[in-house]
This record gives sequence, structure tokens and C-alpha cells, in this order.
Amino acid sequence: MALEHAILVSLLERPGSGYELSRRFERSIGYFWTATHQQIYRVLKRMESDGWIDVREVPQQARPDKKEYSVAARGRAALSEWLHEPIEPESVRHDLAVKIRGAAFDDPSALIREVERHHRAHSDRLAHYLAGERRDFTGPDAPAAPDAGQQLQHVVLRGGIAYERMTLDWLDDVLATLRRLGTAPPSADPAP
Amino acid sequence: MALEHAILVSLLERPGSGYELSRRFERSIGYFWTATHQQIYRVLKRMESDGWIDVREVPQQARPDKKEYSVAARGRAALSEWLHEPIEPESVRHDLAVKIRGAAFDDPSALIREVERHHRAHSDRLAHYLAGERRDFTGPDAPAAPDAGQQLQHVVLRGGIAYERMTLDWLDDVLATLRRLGTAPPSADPAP
DNA sequence: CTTGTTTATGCAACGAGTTGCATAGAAGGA
DNA sequence: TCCTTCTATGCAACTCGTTGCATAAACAAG
Repeated sequence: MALEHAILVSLLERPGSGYELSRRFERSIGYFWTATHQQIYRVLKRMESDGWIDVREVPQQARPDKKEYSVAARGRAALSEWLHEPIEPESVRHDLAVKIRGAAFDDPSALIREVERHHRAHSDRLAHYLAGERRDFTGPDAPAAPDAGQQLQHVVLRGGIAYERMTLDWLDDVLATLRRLGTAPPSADPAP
Repeated sequence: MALEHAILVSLLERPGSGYELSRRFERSIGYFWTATHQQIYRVLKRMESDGWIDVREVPQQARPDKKEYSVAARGRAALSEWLHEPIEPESVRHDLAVKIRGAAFDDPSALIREVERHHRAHSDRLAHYLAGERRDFTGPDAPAAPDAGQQLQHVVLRGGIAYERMTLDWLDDVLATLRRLGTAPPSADPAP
């Protein structure tokens, strides 16, 4: 399980409340690890009772109080231990690929709109990543001499950018294939 | 949930037993959807009681009997329905990315071996995909006029190949970054 | 003849992750 | 004034997925 560790990394980069963490999981660290606020609150509670993180009640004006979490020594140790143990290269779960293979037993051209929708979503994500890269790493306001943390964040973001670009190219390939099948007569037997 | 649908697609491509399905999920359809045999047997049972699939007891010599499943009309309908409803573009879960960002708070050069291991694993996978592509689609024994099903399987496989190539390039980038940080003094504060 | 491997199926328990719902104060708009 | 949105936290129930274990027949190796 890596949600604990993702939270540790995020809290080391900057302490924050469960709510703030759930916002970060909608961007930044959320680009490669998703979590809902429910999960985050539950895990935070466990991490606190395990002594991985410390809590500080922060009264606020004009909004509800919050609990600000920060990483304790035991949490740092747990992260370090995890960093040193090997993990399995992750396997992908791509339901769109299942749909594409399934289209052989249905109408392939009916999938075109769906694939176009995915294309737009990935295109938006790419634009979003590129804007973030310009803002934090390559733009005029970016640090001239980035520290280790910034360089590592940047290389992870470059991974996200590469992923989206690859995906967009592939979706173009998928669209071309589906359109080719749409103009030719279907050879796989459709539903009886 | 898409495991049901992945199983439907696989059974439409060729009927088979739970055991055979679990083998297919180690290759082919397993390239983009993973499942253990436990999960498969449980879901098959549910699908059967829902009338999505039919069973046929097949006695075998020299090995235990098996239950061969094939897709029933209701299963075909369920697949068709699923194909026509939109799905969310999937979000990635990349624990290696969490580790890389976490390395800022540990020793970045300690991650090099781990990243190299992932590089080898993805390199093996790419070779495996390319061999499959040559065997089934681009080699001399491949069909000269592939049908819709084969063309769709091929475009999915091309996606896998593109993913592995992109990942290998990115891992090279990661390794270069980690090595650069290893030779320079660390600027993020390490564990106290 | 025992041990290990392959085919083949399954239960039980747990942990991870999702969905629906609930609460509550303050701000801002219709 | 009411309705919605934002911040902030949480419970309960459920589904999904993993891990460990168990069974059983046949074959191959030692």
C-alpha cells in the first residue's frame, strides 16, 4: 500500500490538514496517485495512532478549525524503509482497451465518440501539466537553481507529460483504426 | 467494474474455463487488465447465476475435468450496454513516482538500482509485446487481411508498445536526474 | 515411493477503495 | 430570505482485490 507513503511525501513537502491533502490529491501528487477525502481521513487517523504524524489544532477565523498534520520521526523512518524496499513494476488497468477489443463484437464506429471524448480529456490534462511546468520549472518565475526536491518533482511531471503525449498519439491511432473499420464492412460476427 | 466485461470479451474471443481465463490474464488481455484466479472464479460464478454465461462440463483424460464457459445472449447484451455508456478517463497509479518525489527526503542515489530494475522489467515487457506483434500481426505468418477483431487487438497492442517505449525513455530521464543529484551535494534536508 | 509440477477449482479472511450520507459555520448571490 | 458554495471533518455500508490455505488427479524426476 502506498497511500500512507504518498501522504508522508506530501506532508514532508508541506504540512497540512486532511482537507488540504484531499485538494492536493486533485492535482500535484494526484496526477499519479488518487484518493478521496474519506480514504485520506481514515488513513490519517491510523497514521496518527501509529505515531507517524503529529497533529496540531489550528483555530481559524471565517472558517472551521482544522487539524494540521506534520510528519513525525517515526513517519520519516517508515518512509525511508519503504523507499529502500523494492516494488513491483505496476500493471496498467485500461478499461478503454477492454472496450476497444470488445468493439469487435459490437459496432466499432459507435466507439468513436467515446474515444474522442477521452482524447479531449487527455488533451486538457496535457495543457494543464504544461502550464504547471511553465509556472514552476521552465517559466521566467521558476527558480534558476532548483533544489533536489524541485528537480525530482520536475522529472515526475515530465513523466506525466510524456504519458499524455503518448496517449494522445495512441488515441489518434485508435480513431484512425475505428474509422477505417467503419467504412469497410464488418468481418467479426455482430450480436445475433 | 470492468472485470466482468473483460471476461466477456475474452470469452467471446474464445470460450474457456476459469483456469484458462486466469492464464490469459497473465498475457494478452492481462496486459491491460489484471486479475487473480480467485477473482475470476468468484466473478464467473456471479456471471453464471446472472445468466450472462453458459457452462458446459468437459471431462478430460490425463487431467481434471473443467467447466467451459461461453457467453450467453444476456452477457452479450450486458457487454453491448457497457460499450455504449461513457467511462471516465482513467487516472494513473504510479508508486514509483511517489518514491521519486520521496527520494528528496532520503538518499536519491539509493533509488538508482530500483529504477534500473524497473527499466529492465519494462524492457522485457516491450520485447515480449514486440514478439507477440511479429507473431500475430506483422510477421510472415500473420494474416494478410486481418478482420476487425484482429485489427482492434493490434491497435491495443500498439498502445502497450507505445506505453513501454515512453516509460523506458522516462526512466532514462529519471536515472539521469538521480545521477546528477548523486554527484552534487543534496539541498533538501535529509532525515534528522 | 516420495516429492514436486501442472491442471483445475474453491473457501475464508482481510485490506483497499468507493459511494452515500451527515454535520456545521460562513460567504455570496438571487 | 433562501439557496448554493466553500471549508472542514467524519460514519456506515458496500464492492473490489489480495493472500493464504485446501483439495485433487495425473505425470515426471529422483
